[in-house]
Amino acid sequence: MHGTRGGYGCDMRGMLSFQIMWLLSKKEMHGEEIAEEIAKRRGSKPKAGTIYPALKSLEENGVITGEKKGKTVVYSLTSEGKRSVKRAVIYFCRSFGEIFEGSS
Amino acid sequence: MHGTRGGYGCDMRGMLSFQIMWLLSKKEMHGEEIAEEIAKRRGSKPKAGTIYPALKSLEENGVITGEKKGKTVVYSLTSEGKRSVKRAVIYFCRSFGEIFEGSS
DNA sequence: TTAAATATATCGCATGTCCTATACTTGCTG
DNA sequence: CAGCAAGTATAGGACATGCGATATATTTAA
Repeated sequence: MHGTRGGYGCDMRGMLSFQIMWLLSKKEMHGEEIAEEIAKRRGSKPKAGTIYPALKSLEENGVITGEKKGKTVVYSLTSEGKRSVKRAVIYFCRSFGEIFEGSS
Repeated sequence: MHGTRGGYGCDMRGMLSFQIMWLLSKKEMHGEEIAEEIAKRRGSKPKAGTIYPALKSLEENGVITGEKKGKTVVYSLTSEGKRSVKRAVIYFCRSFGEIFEGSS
């Protein structure tokens, strides 16, 4: 039916590429690892068809790079990516910070 | 070009309908007022072509109702909407909470 | 009354984010 | 070598979120 509303009444999609950048600002990771970190937080793991297009888009945008290491591709932030994620975090906190404040 | 990345390297769209529900959980408001509250937080005001379809979608979903009062249509959460927004806030904080923690 | 501002609403377009399904590569094991 | 599993990748579909443009009704100002 209207699949994307899981009992929340509203669409809770979004901010995937931002969350990926934020995770990579903590530690470099390969695709599957990133998906599992997101699963820990959101409760469900993004599928391959979700995560790899997002990584490709970020790479094309010059904020992450993927380095092939044997079986896996390890992604990390570029120096531009490091600057970008700082700005993104500021924007994110200004936009949604009080939602978090009010529920601790 | 790739319009939606404003120097953040990633797409910062998303969570509009959630943010609307959250705002309405504080105070009932009409469309323009909601747009201005979002502008205060995000830095730019969502246009009419963004905000009204979102309100319509939330109304169709049964989580908000719009009541015509003179010039404006005042929106408020339905009782289902009030329950939904609580669940949505929990999901949101579990998904993104640590991003706020690390930047206070 | 006419004009301007405010509020609501819709259309078309682009793109990100989700999914399922399919397929390829690599490394390991039998 | 053959087969399997893990990881990577793309195609195609659905939908929310953005925009600009356009339109209408109502209120306020000139």
